[in-house]
Amino acid sequence: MKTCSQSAVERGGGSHRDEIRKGPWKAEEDEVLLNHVRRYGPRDWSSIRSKGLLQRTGKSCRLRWVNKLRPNLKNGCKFTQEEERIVIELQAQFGNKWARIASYLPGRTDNDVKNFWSSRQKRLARILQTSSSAASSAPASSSKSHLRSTKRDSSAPVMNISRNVPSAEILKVSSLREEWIPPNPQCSLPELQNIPQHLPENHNHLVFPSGCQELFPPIPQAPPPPQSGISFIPGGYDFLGRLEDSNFFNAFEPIETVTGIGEAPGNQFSEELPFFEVSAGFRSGSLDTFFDDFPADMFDDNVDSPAISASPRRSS
DNA sequence: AAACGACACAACCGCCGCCAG
DNA sequence: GCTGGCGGCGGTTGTGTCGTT
Repeated sequence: MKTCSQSAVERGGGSHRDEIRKGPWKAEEDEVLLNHVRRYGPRDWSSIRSKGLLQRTGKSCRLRWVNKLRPNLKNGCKFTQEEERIVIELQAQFGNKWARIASYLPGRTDNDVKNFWSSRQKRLARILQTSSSAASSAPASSSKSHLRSTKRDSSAPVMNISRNVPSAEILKVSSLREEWIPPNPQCSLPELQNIPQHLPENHNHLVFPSGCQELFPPIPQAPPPPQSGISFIPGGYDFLGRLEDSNFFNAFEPIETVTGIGEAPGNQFSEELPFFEVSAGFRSGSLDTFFDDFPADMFDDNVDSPAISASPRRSS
């Protein structure tokens, strides 16, 4: 099915200078955008269109860079349990401040976090809805359709519908990772241990069916933490400005000199090389010239490699 | 094999704050 | 002080994929 925007794109064919192109990005457009970033840094997005380089809005260009083209992104990599835990804890802490939350997750964008949370909320809502509807309408033996598993929850949520609440087991389904993850004092991000657990005023509460609250313990109220109490450096955005420096691309050490995250003091890799991993599917053609200046193993497809973990990073 | 549902992902839209003129 | 442009952010929607029935 074609979207309206796609049809518009086809009509214009990209030939009309003042026509704004929408829809999926082509490899050529990505290349143009990367060239712009290489020359001018990740800024002046609107100039890309005003110069006639692309028929995309500045917003669209920026979004494409931030979400797809920016190096070091974990594109196509599912959230690890640790990442999920961090998101859950920080969402409880900050509310729906996805950009802020994403800044604590190297390689993740606000869009990633937002999508992850949205999916999670839908699953949770479905589970809770299933729970309440099953309990109110049928005995335990008659709600098979509600228990149908899907590709991602084949092991899943078996409702204890005789109790009108999800069983504790439901919330611990590891494959779904839907378990309630309480504030964890042993969190592997030490800095997070310092964040008082409280709900922002505008925090999006889930409204649990009666009887469920006990399974979703409220987060204790506490004064907002001083920002300075969080000592590790969020990955990503902080480095965008550095690209403005014409020498920025020359400033990197060979990867051999870089120590893996979490295994040595400094953990400099993620701080000094926040951008230079290219996403899958972006490894060929003239784009290689963009990355030729960087160590080859910097572009390792293995996004689960220690170099891009969600492990804590401290500024030394 | 087809239909359906759930999910992940990409992209757009609207609002807001900042800042230069 | 006002205004318009720009960038950042959160919400929402559209689409493709995959597993189940």
